[in-house]
Amino acid sequence: MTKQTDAARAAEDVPASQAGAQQAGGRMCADDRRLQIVQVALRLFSERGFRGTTTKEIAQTAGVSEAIIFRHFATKDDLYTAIIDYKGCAGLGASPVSAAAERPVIEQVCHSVAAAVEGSDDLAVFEGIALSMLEHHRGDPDFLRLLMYLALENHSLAQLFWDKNVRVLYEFLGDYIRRRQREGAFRDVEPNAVVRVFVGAVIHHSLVNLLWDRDPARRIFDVSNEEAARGFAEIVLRGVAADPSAKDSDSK
Amino acid sequence: MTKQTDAARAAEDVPASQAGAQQAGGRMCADDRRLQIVQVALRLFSERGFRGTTTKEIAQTAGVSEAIIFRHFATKDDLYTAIIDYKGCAGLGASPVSAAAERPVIEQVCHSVAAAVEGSDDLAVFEGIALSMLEHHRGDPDFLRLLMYLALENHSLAQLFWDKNVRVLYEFLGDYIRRRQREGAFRDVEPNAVVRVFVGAVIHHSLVNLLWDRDPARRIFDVSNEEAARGFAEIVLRGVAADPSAKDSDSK
DNA sequence: CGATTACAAGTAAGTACTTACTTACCTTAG
DNA sequence: CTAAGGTAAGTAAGTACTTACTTGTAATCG
Repeated sequence: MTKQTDAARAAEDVPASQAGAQQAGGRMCADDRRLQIVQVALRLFSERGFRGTTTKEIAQTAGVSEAIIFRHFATKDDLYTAIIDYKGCAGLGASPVSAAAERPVIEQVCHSVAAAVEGSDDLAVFEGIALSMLEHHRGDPDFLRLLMYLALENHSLAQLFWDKNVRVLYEFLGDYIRRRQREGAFRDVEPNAVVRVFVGAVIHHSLVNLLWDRDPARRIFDVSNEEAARGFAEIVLRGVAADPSAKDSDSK
Repeated sequence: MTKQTDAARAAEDVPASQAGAQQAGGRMCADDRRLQIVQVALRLFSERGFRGTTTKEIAQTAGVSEAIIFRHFATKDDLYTAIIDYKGCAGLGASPVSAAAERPVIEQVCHSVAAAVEGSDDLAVFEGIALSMLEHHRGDPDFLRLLMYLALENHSLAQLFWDKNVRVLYEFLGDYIRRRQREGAFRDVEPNAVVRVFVGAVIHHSLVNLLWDRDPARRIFDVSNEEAARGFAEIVLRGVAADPSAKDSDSK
C-alpha cells in the first residue's frame, strides 16, 4: 500500500538509463541503483537530517531492501559523503560520483555576473547575482537544507563550502564596490558592510522561503524571485549611490 | 571520570538558590532540578540537535540518573517545549518554567525600538533594532542554534516562533516605513522589500557568526556589533531616503 | 542450440546495540 | 511517619549493519 506509493515516487529518481520499462523494485545495474539511492538519501536527509533518517526509510523509499544499501555503501556515513560527492560540492576535493553531478554553485553565479558586467550596469550586476542565487536555491532546496545541517553540525565540509563559494562571492562583490568607489560611482562606505547587507538579504530570503514560508496560504514573502532580486539590488544600490540625483545615471 | 567532569560542568548551570554547598549529584528541590535539566538540555540540543541528543547524555551531564528526567518531564518532547517556554519564546502559549526565565525576544527588541522611536530618529530606530538583535543573538547563541534545528526539522514551534516574533518585527518595521513614507521622509519603495533587506542583513550576520565565523583567526566579519548595526542601518536608510540631501532632515 | 556455470543483484530474517521511557525500590528532610 | 527527591535495573521498540540464502542474466561449452 504505502510501499507501492513509495516505489512509485522512487521511480521518479531512477536515472532512466533504460527508463520506462523499469520498476523501482525491479532489477537494476549497480551504478544506476547506487545513483538512485544517493538521490533518495539526499532528499530524505535534507528533509529530516542525517540522524533523523533511517536506512530502513531510505530503502523503503527507494523500493529495495535495506541490505542492498549496505551492499553499495559500507556505512551510513559513506552514503553521506557519497551525497556530497554527488552534489560536486564546489570543488570540495572529491570528484563527482557520476557524470550527472551538477556544477559548483559559484560557477553559475560568476557566469551570470560576467555576462552582466559586460554592460557595466550596476543594477544588472546586482540583480543578476541576486536572481542567480535565488533561482539556484529554489531549484535545489535539498542542497541548502543539507548545507544548513552541515553547518549546524559543524562539519568541515561546511567550512570548505564557505571558502570555495561564499568567500569568493564576498571578495568579488567587495572588489566590484571598491572599483566603483574609485570610479566615483559609489560613495565612501565600508564595502564589506554593503556586501553583507546584499548577500544577507538574498540568503535570508532563500532561507525563509525554505524553512518557514512553505505553506503558500500564509506566505509572507509573496514575491517572485525576479521582484525580490530587483528590490534588493535597487535598495542596496541606492544606499551606496555616490551622490544625490546621480542615482539613475548608470541604470536602465 | 567523565562523570565527575560532567557533574562539575553541570554545577555551573545550577540555579544557585543555595549554591556552593551543592553537589550536582546532591539533593535539590524540584524547581531547581527542573531548571537545571532544562538548561543542560538546551545546551546539548543546540550543540547536537534534538534527535542527536539522548536523554542519557542529558542525565549524565546534569549529574543525575536518567529516570529523574522523566520524573520532571513526561516525555523528551515535553522537555523540548519546556526549553522553549524557559526561553520565554514570546508567549508560545505557556508560562515560563521558572521566575528566572528570560523575557520574550521580541520584547527586548520592542523596548529598544520604543526608546529610539521617542526621538523619531530613523537611524537610531534601525540601528537600535539591529544592535538589539545582534546582541541578543550573540548573548544567546544556543537559542539561535536551537531555532535553526527547529526550523530544519520543520517543528511546529519554529512556525510559532515566526508568528510570535519575526512576523511581529516585520509588521512593526513595515508599518514604520509606511508611516515615514506618508510623512514624505521615505521614498516610494515596497516597504516589505526594505524590511527583508534590513532584517535579512542582521540575521544573516548573526548566522554567519554563529555557524561559520567561529575561529577568530579567520574571521571575515571582523566588526563589532555596533559597527555592523550602524552600517546596516545607514545603508538601508540611505536606500530608502526620500530625496537627495534630505538625509539629515529627518533626525529632528 | 540448450544446458551449465558464474556471479552480481536482491531479499528475509536475523544480530548486537541504543533509545525513550518504566518499575520497584531506596533515602532523607520536615 | 510520610512524602518527595532520587536511583538501579529493567522493557519494548527502534537502530545500523550482517548473514544465509534466492533469483535473474548472460557468457561458456558440449
